[in-house]
Amino acid sequence: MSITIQVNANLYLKDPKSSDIGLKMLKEGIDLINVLGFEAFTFKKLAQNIQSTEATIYRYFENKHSFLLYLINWYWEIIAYRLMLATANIEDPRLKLSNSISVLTGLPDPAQFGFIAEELSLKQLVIQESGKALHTKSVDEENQDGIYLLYKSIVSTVAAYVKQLNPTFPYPEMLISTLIENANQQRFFSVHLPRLTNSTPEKDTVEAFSQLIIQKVLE
Amino acid sequence: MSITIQVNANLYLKDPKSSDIGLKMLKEGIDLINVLGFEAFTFKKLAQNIQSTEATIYRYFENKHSFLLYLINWYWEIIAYRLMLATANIEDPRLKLSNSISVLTGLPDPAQFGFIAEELSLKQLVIQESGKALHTKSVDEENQDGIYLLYKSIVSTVAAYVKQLNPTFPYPEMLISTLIENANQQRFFSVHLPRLTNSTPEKDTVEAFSQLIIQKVLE
DNA sequence: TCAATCATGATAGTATTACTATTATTTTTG
DNA sequence: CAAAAATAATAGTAATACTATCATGATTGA
Repeated sequence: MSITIQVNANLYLKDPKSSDIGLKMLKEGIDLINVLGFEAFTFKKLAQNIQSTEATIYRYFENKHSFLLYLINWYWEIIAYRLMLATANIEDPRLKLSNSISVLTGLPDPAQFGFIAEELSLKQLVIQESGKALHTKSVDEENQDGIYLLYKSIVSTVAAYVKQLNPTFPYPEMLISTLIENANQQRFFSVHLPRLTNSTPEKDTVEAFSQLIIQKVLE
Repeated sequence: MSITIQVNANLYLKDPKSSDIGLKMLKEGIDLINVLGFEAFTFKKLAQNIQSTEATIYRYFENKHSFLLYLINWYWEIIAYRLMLATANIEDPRLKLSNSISVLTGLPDPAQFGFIAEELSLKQLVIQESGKALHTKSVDEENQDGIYLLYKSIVSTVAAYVKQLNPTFPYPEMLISTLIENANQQRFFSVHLPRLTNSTPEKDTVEAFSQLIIQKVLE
């Protein structure tokens, strides 16, 4: 069995997963952004890395920003798939919630079933760069184009478990989006500003913190 | 009485608060970044807005990035000042913590004592742009230059109240930095991606959510 | 099998940006 | 009031984020 994860078609001009050179763009693009940072990343540099040209990349992606949105959306597709696996055939909403929080705030295990090769480097990219994709003047337009539908549906699904467990809790969506965003933020802090957190790369406590918040808020 | 808030001297070449044109840079710069977004903001445009030239701005700030760091640091200086006011002469750590959370996650009241004119527009800027200042390859260097000392000391001070109230709680710094960062994030969501939150610009619930988390975690 | 189509490569070009440099002019200060 | 400092005016540069054009090689369908 092989898993192919489809990304929102508004995010590309030509599907990069439909050709060898497109796949190379994605693979090398992730690594290059992780090495250089998104500001210093250019299509010219990417083209050189994959022995191609700027013009070819522009035939797949409208611009640099769309390329970043594509990669971030791909990450969320993977997360959505893992959420589905982690909650399938489970009835107990408490367990469904706890498994979901584990997927959303924990670290992926390369040994587990369904692990996708790009997951770790994509996660790294999301930690470093996803804020830049979101905090732009074009966010409303992109939202209208459905770019954030997946993210919203993930929050909505998990927030529904919260509502099931505590129908009077007034902030279910806020609670879940807080924990999701915070997981990335804390991992950034743990590397660059360790005094702002109590998690370290060696002993990652982000999921434990998140599960604790959930437990305390719902008890 | 007039309050002057001093910003870390590593953030400018020449103190912009020491001259008329420097003050104009700050005032117009905040507004211009809020209107255009940081990407489209340029020193050339700022120079035109204040009837000056690019060269003059470069005599005050090394580059665009430093200018943004300066403004964000200014915001944190204001917050630190307000934290001090909000906790002065209070003994009860529970109240100290609750007042601090109010300063860190609530909305400033223009009618209150010590309100600073730029506070609202600076807060807006921080909500939209602060992620871009942090998530760069130069973070570690800037951290070494002491740019984040103030932020770290704020987190450390408030985390100390948490430790006082619950000495065995394992994540005091993480709890505080989570709530601080989340306050900005949720206000961004409330405007652009409302389905991710339970706060709206009309009925802001970010502080209530934050106080609830604190209460539940410490009880 | 061969022509038509399509994807890619090679190359050139443009407006804008983020600066640096130089010199002239105005303002401040001792 | 002269010297020093700050600012204005102007020019210039390398890099970026694209767009455009045309040639070439691979794929496909009649």
